[in-house]
Amino acid sequence: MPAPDRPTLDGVEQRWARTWEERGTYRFDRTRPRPEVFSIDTPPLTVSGSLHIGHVFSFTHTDAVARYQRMRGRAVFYPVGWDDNGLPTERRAQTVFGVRCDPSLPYDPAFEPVNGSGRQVPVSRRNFIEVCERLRDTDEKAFEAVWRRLGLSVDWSLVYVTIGERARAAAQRAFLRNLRRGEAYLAEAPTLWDVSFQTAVAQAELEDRPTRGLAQRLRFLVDGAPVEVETTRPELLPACVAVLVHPDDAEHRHLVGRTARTPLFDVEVPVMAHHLARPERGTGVVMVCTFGDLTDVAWWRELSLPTRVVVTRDGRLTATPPQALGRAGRGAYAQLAGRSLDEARRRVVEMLAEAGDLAGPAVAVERPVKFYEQGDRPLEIITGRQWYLRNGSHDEGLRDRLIERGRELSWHPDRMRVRYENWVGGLQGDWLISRQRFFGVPIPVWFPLDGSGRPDHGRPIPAGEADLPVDPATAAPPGYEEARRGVPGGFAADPDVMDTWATSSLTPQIVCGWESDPDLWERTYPMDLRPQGQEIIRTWLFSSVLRAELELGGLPWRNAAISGWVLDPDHKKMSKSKGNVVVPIDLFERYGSDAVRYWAAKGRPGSDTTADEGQIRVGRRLAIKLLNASRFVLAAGEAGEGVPTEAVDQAFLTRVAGAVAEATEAFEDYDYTRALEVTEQLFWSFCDDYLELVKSRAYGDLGPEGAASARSTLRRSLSTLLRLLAPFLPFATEEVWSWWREGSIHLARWPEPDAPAGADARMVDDVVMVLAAIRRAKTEARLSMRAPVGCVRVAGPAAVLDRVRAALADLTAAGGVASWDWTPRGGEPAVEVRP
RNA sequence: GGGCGGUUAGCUCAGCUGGUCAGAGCGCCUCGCUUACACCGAGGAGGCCGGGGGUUCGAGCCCCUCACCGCCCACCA
Repeated sequence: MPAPDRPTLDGVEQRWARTWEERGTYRFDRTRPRPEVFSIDTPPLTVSGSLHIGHVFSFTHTDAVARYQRMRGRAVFYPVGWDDNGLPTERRAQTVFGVRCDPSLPYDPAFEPVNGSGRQVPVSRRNFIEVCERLRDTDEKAFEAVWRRLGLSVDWSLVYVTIGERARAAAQRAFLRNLRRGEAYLAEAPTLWDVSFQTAVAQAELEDRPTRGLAQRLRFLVDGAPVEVETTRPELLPACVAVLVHPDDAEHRHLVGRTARTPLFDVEVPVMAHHLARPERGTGVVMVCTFGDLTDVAWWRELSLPTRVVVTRDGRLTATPPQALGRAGRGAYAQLAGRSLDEARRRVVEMLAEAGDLAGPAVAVERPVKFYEQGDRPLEIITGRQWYLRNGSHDEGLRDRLIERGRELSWHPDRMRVRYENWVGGLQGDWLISRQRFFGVPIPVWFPLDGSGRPDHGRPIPAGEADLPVDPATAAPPGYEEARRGVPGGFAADPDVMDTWATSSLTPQIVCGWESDPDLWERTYPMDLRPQGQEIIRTWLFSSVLRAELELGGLPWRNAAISGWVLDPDHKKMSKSKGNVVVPIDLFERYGSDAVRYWAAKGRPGSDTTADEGQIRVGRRLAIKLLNASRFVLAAGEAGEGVPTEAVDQAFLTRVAGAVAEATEAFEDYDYTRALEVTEQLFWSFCDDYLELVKSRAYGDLGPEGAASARSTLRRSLSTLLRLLAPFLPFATEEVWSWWREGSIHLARWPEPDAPAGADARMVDDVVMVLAAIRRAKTEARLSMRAPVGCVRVAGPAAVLDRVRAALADLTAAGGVASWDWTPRGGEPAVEVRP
């Protein structure tokens, strides 16, 4: 199809997206051996949210690299996944369809969710999962449409979902292997618990939020003498099991070894020394409760303190008092039993005040409190039976290996490695992978029931690997009849599902066909690139390295590209709650996808970027300019097979070759931004300088030989420029390519830096210098660029004059120069223009 | 509390191992409807490179220190 008279970007996205799909342009060629493959482990996006500009930003970076590698001749394995597993989908199902899961209800095949508001309808687990699936299907279609519009060169036949069969099987298989090797284990331990979601959460999902509270001073008694203890959680006083001071605290260390009595509940607790007790905090004397925070857990463990539980899973005080309380204590506790934590806190303070056990007024304080990152109530710590996966926190050997893997991995940018090492070095405990939720991958395990129908958690019955994926809630374990479910001597399913990261951590295994497609596995694993956000280094990246190390003993990929944030124009991180989120589709409509991609690619690896419509406009201008310049080049006429003969043409091609070398080097280093900058600069110099200079000659005004040389150079340069820009502007470049070439530019070979022998690239600068001087003179004289000038005098070193004179015919034509005057001399070249 | 980034023209940002490194684009101003493009072209003005010390013949670039901004980690008394 020849170039149209008035090229336009309108409709290019729809047209080319369709063509690429029909022709399978980005289909992975799985006949290619591993060295010819470039495989990418893309982040499975949470489909329950909405796609925002940050996703567009980072996915464009990956796509630019993918397109570069494809043009380098690699078969690019570039699947895309949706994370539809877990809590976010459940939450959205609850709000969109107004349902709530009640596992005790029976399945209702006729149930139809209504888009709704108001009260949440309780439904069975199976109905709930069906609602989640329905929601997920529509969400995923919407996401895919955005990605196609953006022009991601993913292979859409390779889509995977984290709740899908393949992912469930892989997650369960990996878990069973972990179980067999003793890396997964069941333990009764203090657990961070979200009282809203009614589930345990892992360390990686915590975040600190500054939270206001009241610090109270409580009066304990040690041998009849009052000792003040400060706390923001007075309601946990009945759970107090010890009082601590720092061993070097001169003021308090005499108390160590003695016994304190708690106010109100009158329980005897030991006074002990521990180095984590901070003399400068509060009164320097701290009470340990089971459990107020993670420090309590550490103290409880290290000092072998007893357990005194008062908090229930729904965030209330237990109905019955702890055993340790005496008669007086029980009386006091009765006023707190069953109350919410907030109520109990207020009540216990009143009681303390009445009893005269408060040493002063409450002081308002703000301190960091741990929240589940998706939750809105502070986490509590309760004791429960949960599944854990070893992660090196208690195993120096494993930890060192994980650190070592982090060093083997190439990070882009390199400094991101520090975050990984910080995280691995700071792990507090093994990874808690069980969740008390519904829409997730079930833990593939049952427990035998004893004679009285109680499960024996010490002897889990693992599923058979051949049966995966399995839902223990509906399938019977190997060797059992379904009829024995729930009956004494029979079995019971483990009711829990896995943490969503327990599935996501296996994306390389899932997409590369681990244990299910050995041929694919051979060609794609370990993968080349893991692109992801910095905020999930501690979760996705770390857990992926861990799972691969445990199962396969090595890194799952060679490179990790960590993207930065997109900030709004006020330098705030974008978030829905701030209302500053930019919707990508809207930008695509207004500026075109290439323009948005251009803006994204200007964001350097790992650096934050501002959402700047000005930059997007520049991208649009670049795309339009490309269409117009290309039209001109192609309209100038065929070049034949001739090699450029004019010195200035050869000089420009040398410049082009230099840019190709630089862009290639940048891309090899994952620095797509530098590749774009180099290319962009070349392109504008091509349009503004070279093209203007040789225009007359290209038209044939200066004879056929010069015309052939110019046309050949124009076409060679254009071909190279288009290919250099193809990773960034896939639509505009493909459009132009289609005007004069067969096949997709995205399957064309990346250009080689081949410069003509003996050409001198400095000539371009010298000639442009003179051209610019002529233009300046015309502008200052308020003349049209086409206006003729009289005499142009050039003074400077002889070598410079020679280089300028080598393009004299072009300069004379482009500048409309009547005569020239040359003055060889040392120093900086100078140009004087006379009317 | 520890750590990692950042602070360069009004705005968004380049400036590699210290010596044309004071740059680009946007915006602004002026000029120009030139047969690729007015969704354009040409030209111009704009900065004591966050502050303060130091090293050096020479420092946006190295060292120290302070101040802001962003983020990560941290045991919430």
